[in-house]
Amino acid sequence: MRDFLNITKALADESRVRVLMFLRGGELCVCQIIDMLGLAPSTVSKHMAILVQAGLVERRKDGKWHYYRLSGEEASVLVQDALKWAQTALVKSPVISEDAKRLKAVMKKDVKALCTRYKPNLCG
Amino acid sequence: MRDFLNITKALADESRVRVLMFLRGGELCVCQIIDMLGLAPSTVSKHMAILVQAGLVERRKDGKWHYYRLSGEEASVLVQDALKWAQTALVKSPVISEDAKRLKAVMKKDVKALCTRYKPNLCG
DNA sequence: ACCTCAGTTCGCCATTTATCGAATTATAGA
DNA sequence: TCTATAATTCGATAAATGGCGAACTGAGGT
Repeated sequence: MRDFLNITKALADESRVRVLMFLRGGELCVCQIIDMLGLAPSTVSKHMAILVQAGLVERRKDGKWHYYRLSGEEASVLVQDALKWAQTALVKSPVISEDAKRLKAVMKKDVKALCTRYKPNLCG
Repeated sequence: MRDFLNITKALADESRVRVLMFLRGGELCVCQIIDMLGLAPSTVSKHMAILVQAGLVERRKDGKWHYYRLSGEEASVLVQDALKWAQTALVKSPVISEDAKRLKAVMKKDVKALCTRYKPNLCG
C-alpha cells in the first residue's frame, strides 16, 4: 500500500508528470528540467526527490551535473505499469504536446550555457 | 491532463483506494462503506464524490439508500486501465486482505441494521 | 402534513504540500 | 588552497486536503 501511494502521490502533480513525459526521450540534466518547468531549482529538486522516492526515475551524477532518467527493467512491475499507464494516458494531452515541442528547442541549446544561470558576468 | 490528475489525485489516498477494493465484489451501500472505513459519514461522502468526479465509481439511488459501484465498460479506457492497475497492484497488500475479511463479515449483517446508526432507542 | 433518518453540503480546524529564497554541500577549475 | 557554481537541503509561507460536527436535502412512514 505504501509503495502504491508513493506512486499515486508522485503522479498527482502536473509538474511531476510533465517531467516524466520529458524523460521519455532519454535522460536530462536538472538544469534542462528547471528550464522546461520554469520553477525554482529548489522546487524542481524536491519534485525529483519525490519521483525517485516513488521509484519512477533514477539519478546519475556526473561531476557537478545530475542526470535523471525513467526507471527501466530493474524497477518493479508496479512502477513499470504505472509509467506505461501514465504515458499512454498523456501522449494526446495538449500540455504534453506543447512541452515536446519546447523540449526539442531546449535540446538544441548547449547544456553548459543552459546550466550557467548564476551571475555569469559578475564584476566584468 | 485534467482527467489524468483527477484520477491520480483520487488514487492518492488510502481510504479511497480501500473503497475501490471493497467495490470489486459488487456495489455497496454508503452505510456499509462508512462501517468499513470507520470514518464520519460526511468524510466518506466527500471521498465518494471525489471518486465519482474522477469517473472511477458510479452512483445508484434507491429510495433513501445510495449505492456505489466501480465504473465499467461505459467508462473511458483511461479509467478502466487505472482501475485494473490499482487492483493488480493492491491485491497482495495486507491492508486490503484484512479489509476483504472484514467485508465478508459486514456483508453478512443486515443492511438495514447497519444503516440505522442514529439513536435507535431514544426515550424508549 | 409531519416526523424520521440516510446521505450530502457547509463551515471550520489540523495537517500536508507546492513554492520560494537562503544556507549548505560537493565538485570543477584556477 | 581558494573561488565559482550545480544541485540539494533548510526554513518559512500560502494553498490544498482530510477530518469532524452541524445544518440541509430528500425520500419513506405514520
